[in-house]
Amino acid sequence: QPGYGPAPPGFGQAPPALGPQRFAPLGSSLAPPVFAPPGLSPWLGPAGVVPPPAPAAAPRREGSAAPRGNAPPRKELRERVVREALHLFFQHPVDERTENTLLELQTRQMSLLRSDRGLQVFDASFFDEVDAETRDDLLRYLHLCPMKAQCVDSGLTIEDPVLPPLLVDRIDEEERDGRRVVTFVLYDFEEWTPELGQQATSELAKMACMLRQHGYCDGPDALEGKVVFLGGSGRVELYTFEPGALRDAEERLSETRSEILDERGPGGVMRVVSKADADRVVGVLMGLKDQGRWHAVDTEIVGWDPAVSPYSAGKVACFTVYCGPDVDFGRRDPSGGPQSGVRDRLYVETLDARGEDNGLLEVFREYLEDPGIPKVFHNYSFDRAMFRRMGITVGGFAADTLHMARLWKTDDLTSYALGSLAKNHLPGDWKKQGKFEDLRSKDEEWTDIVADPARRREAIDYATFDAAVTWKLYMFLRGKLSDDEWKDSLKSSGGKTLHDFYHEYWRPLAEALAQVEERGIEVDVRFLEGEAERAESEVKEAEQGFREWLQKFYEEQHPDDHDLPDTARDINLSSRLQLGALIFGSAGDETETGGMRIVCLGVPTKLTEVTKISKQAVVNREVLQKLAGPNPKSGESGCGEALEFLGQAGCVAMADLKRMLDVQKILSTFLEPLQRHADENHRVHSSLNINTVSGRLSSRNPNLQQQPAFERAGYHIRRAFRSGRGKRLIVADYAQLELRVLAHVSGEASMIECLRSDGDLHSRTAYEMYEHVQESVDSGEILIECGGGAKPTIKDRFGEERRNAKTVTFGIIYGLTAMGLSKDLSCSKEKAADVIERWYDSRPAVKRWQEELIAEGAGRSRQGKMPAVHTLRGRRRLLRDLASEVGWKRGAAERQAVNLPAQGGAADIVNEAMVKVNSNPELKTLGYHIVLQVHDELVLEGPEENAERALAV
DNA sequence: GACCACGGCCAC
DNA sequence: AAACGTGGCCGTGGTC
Repeated sequence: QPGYGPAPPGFGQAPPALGPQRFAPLGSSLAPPVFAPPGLSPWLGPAGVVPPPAPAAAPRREGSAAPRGNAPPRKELRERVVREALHLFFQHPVDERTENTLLELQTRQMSLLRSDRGLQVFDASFFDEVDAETRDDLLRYLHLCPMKAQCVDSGLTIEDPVLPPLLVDRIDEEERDGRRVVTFVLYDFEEWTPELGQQATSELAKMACMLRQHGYCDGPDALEGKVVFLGGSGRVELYTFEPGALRDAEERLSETRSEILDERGPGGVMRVVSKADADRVVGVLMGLKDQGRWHAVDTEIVGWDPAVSPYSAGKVACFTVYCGPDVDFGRRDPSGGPQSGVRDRLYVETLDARGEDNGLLEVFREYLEDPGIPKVFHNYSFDRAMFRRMGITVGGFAADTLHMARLWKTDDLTSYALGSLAKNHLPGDWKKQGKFEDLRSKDEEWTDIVADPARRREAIDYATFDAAVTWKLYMFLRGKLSDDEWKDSLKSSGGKTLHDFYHEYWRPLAEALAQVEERGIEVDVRFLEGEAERAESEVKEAEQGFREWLQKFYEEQHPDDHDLPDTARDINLSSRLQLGALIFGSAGDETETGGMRIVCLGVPTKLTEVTKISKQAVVNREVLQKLAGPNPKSGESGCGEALEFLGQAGCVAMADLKRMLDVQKILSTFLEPLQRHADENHRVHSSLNINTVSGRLSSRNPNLQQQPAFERAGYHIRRAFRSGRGKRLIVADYAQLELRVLAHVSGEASMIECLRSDGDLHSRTAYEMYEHVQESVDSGEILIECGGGAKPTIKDRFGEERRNAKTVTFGIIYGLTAMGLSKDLSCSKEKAADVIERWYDSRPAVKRWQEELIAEGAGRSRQGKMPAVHTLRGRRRLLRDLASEVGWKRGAAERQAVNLPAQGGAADIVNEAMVKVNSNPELKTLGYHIVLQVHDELVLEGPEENAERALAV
């Protein structure tokens, strides 16, 4: 395990006994790692008598094969072997119930192995009989016997069944050639395989080890042996040992032991609630400096609302630290009592009962701010923000396990939450994080729970577990990333790994992102208020217009029906379901839709389509626009397809409906959230995350990367973004970044040439795609692009061709197909296919590159590797489906594959630029800082008077 | 009441 | 079953 420290000091001590002293003698055989002789094993001594400690070779019975007078019966002997082994596996005495269950389990397994060689399925009822804890123990047991076990629905499935380790039917002893030979006779199998035999050998060798450990043999030689198959009976007998077998067995055991160590979760908790404790613990922490030790830090927060920025609200209620299993923050109890275990988890309460700063955080300032102490977080930017609110600037940020997990696997993980990562990737006890949420009823905060004596202990356990898991996860991910070679096509990265990539690019990026979040960007709150007001009245007006028309329409259509439901008043215009039923239901029908009685208008369904999954009538902007027409108010000529069924007034109403939906969208998605998220300085702190499969950033709370770029329904949202007083914004964006990357990776000379000369790429593409455009240009009739204004250009004369070229060029990056393009260009599939073919013909290197990329990516599966594609920087996206047998899955993966080098490559470039700009000394001097990134542009803010100079930089 | 899938739509 | 890649957010309507 990379980074695993030396054995923790507490290791090897007997844990407190569970229940009665039934297993006390066995407990003494517990811990010593590589089997230092702890004394005579009780299972060979007189029952119930604890023999005195003795050296390995020491007390032996007189070498006699004669049955011992006080020897326990065979059955008892066997059970003791089982018990010994259970101790070995569990590292603690097993209570009677679990033990019985395990014995039972063995028996059942036996019968299953006999009856079925394939997949073994336990009946669910068996597992229902035991409680959760026992079930966990069982699963753990099954895991440790090298069987792969997993719970499937109600039952338990065991894959690749192998011999369980403890299949001793009886133990025989005899005198042979003057030596005492112990024979473990295993259960009778009907069907032995070489694999099972091999497994049996190693399991028996394990037992041999145990025998030696307990002084049951003369010396090392006496217990070397092998497994033989006796005749056709399928019985196995261990009767002598071969040199070397014991050593192998010990190695195996040592592996098992380190596996057990690896699976052992964190130890005890040191709670710091007093100044004296804090001072002492800070001493311990600072003393760890320069040991190359990584500190995982986590916090619990109160008073934070996800709807606002972490820079606007919330307090650190406590923080927790974990530095490895060998760092003890506690004071050991010299008496060796139950509290003597290592306390490797640190818990520091930072608020008092009233929720005020209790002064302890201040004691830890030097530790938290020390840049020389490397600290690991899971989602650094959040914890950093919260510490900032408490006046602490975290120093020594060294890794974010959230980002490391993203770098490791961009696609495969369903969740990157700490708990999920632990559950799915960490061993043994590290998975077992309790859910803090379960302790909490709604509206309760951390401080409420720790104030409750009944829940305090558990809550603190969970909180400190998070830091411990972060530490463990860091070790795990460091190992994984270090196993992955990093091939950077832009510079030599020989011998380097993705772990190096992380520290070279993403770690500094994370720091930059955190700073950008903290700065935020200013919005004009008064402007937003005004616009919101305008939008609200517009929505109201449009809605009223629509409802009034609807009412009138009903009155005309059903003049005598006075029992009609009041659809015009009650229908929810935000409900696509209800709108679909209203507009496209058969005329005059009444339906109960979305809990609303709706009288349908009877517009033919052929004027729309059905949604992909729920198969409902599509009611979106496009459909409403078609129904309404371009300008229904001007008269019938301006009306759309609804005219025939709803009349001119109906078309106006459809336009009203569309307008209402459009403005409502602007209001609820942009105008209101921007106001809500603005802090008291009118700044919006969006969270910038490395949270995509492509390596792009994403923005949340609010998403500042999706603010409308152009006027929408009469609203200019981006006008709300502005610089602070006396400052300016500088927007630096890359021109055609993704296309440049595509040109580079594909080596398409014509694209490279055009982009280099800053020509109009789409006009040139049109020129190369269409012969008639070529002729017009070559004959001197028109120009490719503007060059003085004397002649018309392609853009002027062949607008459609240029538009096609542009659409395809962008589509190509996304793996466009003829079907998709035909929708985009509203043309036939054949026409679209033709356009695409022309594009590829004029850019042959791109086609070649795409094919090679896919072939190479998929080809990895032939070398036993997961199909994958890479960016120029050598960042990777695994694409399992690139080698799929299923056509549409493979197709999707292929589109993702061709997209990644362009989109992900561009993202790498901008990310790198962010780090450089963020640390640029000149810009720092000029006071210019990044306040936002929108995929291919950086927005900076700084003093007005330095704008020109900053721009030059 | 919390959570989720869905449709729809904003960005690049 | 899908047909153009990467995201986030909103409201509805369903389930738990």
